[in-house]
Amino acid sequence: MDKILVIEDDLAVQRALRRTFESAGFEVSVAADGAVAMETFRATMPRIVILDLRLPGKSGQDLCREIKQEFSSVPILVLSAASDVLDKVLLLEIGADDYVTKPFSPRELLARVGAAMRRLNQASDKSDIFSFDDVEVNFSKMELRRDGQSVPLTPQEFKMLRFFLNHQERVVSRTELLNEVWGYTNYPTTRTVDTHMLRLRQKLEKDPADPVHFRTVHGTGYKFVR
Amino acid sequence: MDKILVIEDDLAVQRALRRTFESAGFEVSVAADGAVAMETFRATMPRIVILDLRLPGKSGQDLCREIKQEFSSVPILVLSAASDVLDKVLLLEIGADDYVTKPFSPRELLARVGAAMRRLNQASDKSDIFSFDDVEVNFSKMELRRDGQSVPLTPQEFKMLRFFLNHQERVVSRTELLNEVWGYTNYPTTRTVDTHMLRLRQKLEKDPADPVHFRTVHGTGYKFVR
DNA sequence: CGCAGGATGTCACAGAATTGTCAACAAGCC
DNA sequence: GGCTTGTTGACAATTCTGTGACATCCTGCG
Repeated sequence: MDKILVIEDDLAVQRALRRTFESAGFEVSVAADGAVAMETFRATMPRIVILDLRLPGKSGQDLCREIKQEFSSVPILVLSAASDVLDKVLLLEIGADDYVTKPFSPRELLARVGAAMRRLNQASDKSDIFSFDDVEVNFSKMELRRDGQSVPLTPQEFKMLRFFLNHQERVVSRTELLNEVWGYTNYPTTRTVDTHMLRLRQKLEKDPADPVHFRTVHGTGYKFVR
Repeated sequence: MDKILVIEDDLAVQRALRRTFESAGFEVSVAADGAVAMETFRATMPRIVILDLRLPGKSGQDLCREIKQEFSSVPILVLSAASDVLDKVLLLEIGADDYVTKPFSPRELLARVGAAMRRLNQASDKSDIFSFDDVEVNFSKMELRRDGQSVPLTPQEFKMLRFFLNHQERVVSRTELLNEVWGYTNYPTTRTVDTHMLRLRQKLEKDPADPVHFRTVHGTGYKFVR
């Protein structure tokens, strides 16, 4: 039984979606706004997400980005009003996998979801596993091996590593890291980022004093390269 | 030996398919049109169906629907010419599980069939007997033995154990456990999870103070490993 | 080239957060 | 009422995280 997470504030649409997917054999959970959506996601671990771009509170775009950042493998299908100017570039940028404009037909929606699932199945084994050098990471197991040896990482270190793996080659500023990895609530010093960087290097670099993968870009931030 | 039913009227394609699947260790039966297809199905009870959408007589679509109606659990893999307008909505509606366009490579076909079988196995493999270390569990008897000795578990402990055994290696959050093991109606504290974890460890770990199987992943949850 | 000033690396430690453990209490069932 | 099972809160034990101090490194400039 596949689980699906619907993020939608309009009650009528909520009901319609629930009916559609339940009759197709999905287990549906619904979140009405971004704040609870992440919680529900973590609790239910859905295989696919349906997201209305127009949400109260946190915007659908931010939410989409956030989900992708933490659970990059989950497909996100975006709903948007036909009147919205639909910017495909934007959609791509925030990490949406497909989109449907309202009003949508249940049939179409199911077909899109089916397609997404099929793609998922094909790629399923790789989704949460990364590797570079002599390092292998498996996020769903929260496990990291170096040269076969298990290396313990703290939650924060995992989060950071995931972010870098999802943004390889790109230079990332400290502020961006604080926003994306630490979240909007906490706001530690930028010094904190350095310290964590140090820890990642100590655990993952051959020679932490001369980092190959976790490079510092003076005056800007850090970037990860293979 | 898994049985497979090929529904295809073109003789050349028939032969190709037969060769492909037989050399992969399947037992192949072939039907050239819809009328005999259903008969053959009932006679052989295949584990999976390969169906050409272009058939003489009864259309492939109707046949697909019909099979699904009678044997809903059997996966159907549809073949269609590349020139056909491939309407995914249609495929979904008639109950196809996957599709391949002609001309197809034997390898691809086998991969798809393999994927379908894997999904099938996952769904049906709700095996009731597990064992690890010196522990044997039989869920249908609600019985657990350690080193031959019977160890009593409470219902809740069985539920929890089953969940962990069905999600080995994966890190599971407390919230997820509460949702999956306790259900949506009750909603105890996350503290409750810890306590039950403690009990499972006391009953199943050699040294409960240093758990080998029921590991805690700080900041995230727990995971079970052999 | 050498220097000043800012940015980054490094370290140790205290406070915060999470988890382990226990015992008492509540709920349900003969 | 006795029994079993599940839940909760308190406190201890453990782990993680953020921060400041200081060393070191970069960059631009005279």
